[in-house]
Amino acid sequence: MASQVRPLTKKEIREENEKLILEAAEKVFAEAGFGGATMQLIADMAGLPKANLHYYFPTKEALYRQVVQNIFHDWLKAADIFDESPGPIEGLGAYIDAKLEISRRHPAGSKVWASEVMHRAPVIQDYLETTLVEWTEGRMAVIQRWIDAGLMDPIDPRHLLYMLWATTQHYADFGHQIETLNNGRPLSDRQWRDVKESVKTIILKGIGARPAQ
Amino acid sequence: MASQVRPLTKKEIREENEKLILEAAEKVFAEAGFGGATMQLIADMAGLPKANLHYYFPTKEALYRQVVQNIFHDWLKAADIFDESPGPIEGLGAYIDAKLEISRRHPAGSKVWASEVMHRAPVIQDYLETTLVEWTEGRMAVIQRWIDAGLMDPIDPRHLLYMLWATTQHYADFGHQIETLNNGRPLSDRQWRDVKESVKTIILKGIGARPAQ
DNA sequence: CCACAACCTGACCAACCGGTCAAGAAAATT
DNA sequence: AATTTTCTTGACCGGTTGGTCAGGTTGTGG
Repeated sequence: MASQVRPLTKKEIREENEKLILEAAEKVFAEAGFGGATMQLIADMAGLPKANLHYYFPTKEALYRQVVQNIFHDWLKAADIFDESPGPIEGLGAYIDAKLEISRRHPAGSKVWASEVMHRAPVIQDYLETTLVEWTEGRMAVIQRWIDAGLMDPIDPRHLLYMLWATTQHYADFGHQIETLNNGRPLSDRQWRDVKESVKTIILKGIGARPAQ
Repeated sequence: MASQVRPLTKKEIREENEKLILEAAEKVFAEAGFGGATMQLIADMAGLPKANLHYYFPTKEALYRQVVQNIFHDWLKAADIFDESPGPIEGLGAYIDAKLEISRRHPAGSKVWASEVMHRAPVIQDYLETTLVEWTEGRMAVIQRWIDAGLMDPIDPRHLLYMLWATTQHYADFGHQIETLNNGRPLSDRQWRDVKESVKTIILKGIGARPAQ
């Protein structure tokens, strides 16, 4: 009956525990905000004693910082589709799909990010000023190229990007409100398909996107 | 030199102090979140001793609740333009203008609301389930009438509303990010005009809005 | 002018929070 | 097998927080 269990290596223990802590922290930070979250709550959700959290992450802020950075990197990675597309219909369409899928699968991360930015980004301001600025300028250049090629109307790329972010992240950040307006039930598969369809339809038509040959 | 000062009536004192406290509270809750805000901070910003806050508002939660309710009522009031319009171009156009103006003039309120909803609306869930549901259904009916009258494409009114909320509130809730991407400067008058123009252009074209005669 | 009600506030307190630490358990290294 | 390094955790601590309260001040109604 007693199965032989290979003892975990130190490396495995560290990876496992850091993952447990980071996942729990993301949820708690999303639900309670940085100020409302407590290390004890995170510890309970991770199933570890509080002192153990401080062994892996020296302070609450260090833990929080790691959570926010992970989210940011996920977002950047998920936006590569953007460049490799011939025109706005494929590029923006895929980007909308990808961001809505993140909102669906990973709402806690989106909320933590929103909360951080709303509070004037005390922890990741440097990221905003460097990485985000560069990323945004790169994407704006892509959109401008589409405009110059006559593939869409001459919309200010900046405001288009903001509209994409706003619309897609809204379904995560305000998911509770949307759920309440949906008779208290989460959106079904079919409803999520409708969301993607509606958002893409309105925005692509709104910017006068034309197919590239 | 000494000007004769009429002593304030009790009623005036109460109104004045409640106003001071509510304004300070809105700012502090917006900047720090419910958990991060402290009564001492609110008291300092209002220029009153902390104990005085507890005289007017028994608990931190009661104060917070009042702040959120005020914001909610402002929003509902600001959305009356919606109904009295002959078609989507006038109605939605004015609604977008009004909501963007609120985001510009009153960003703290928008942030408090966003924070409350993100944390699963612990304080105003009942409002969501009653007032907001009714309001939303009423507005959806208006949009549906425009669709039936051939004044716009057959878009799901629900997703259109979400897109309006998302896009307009984004400029308040993520104002810090937008400011950072604007070389650290707040949007100028001219830029705000461009925002309104871009948002209205994309959305009204995106839903195929046609003028009513 | 008096009695009452409303308003004010410094001082205080129990509860809670982030973080520390010492002592031990478990794995890695030699 | 001995030694060292890494991991674990209950108990603890100083500081902060929301909230209380008693005693005072100020406007109000009779």
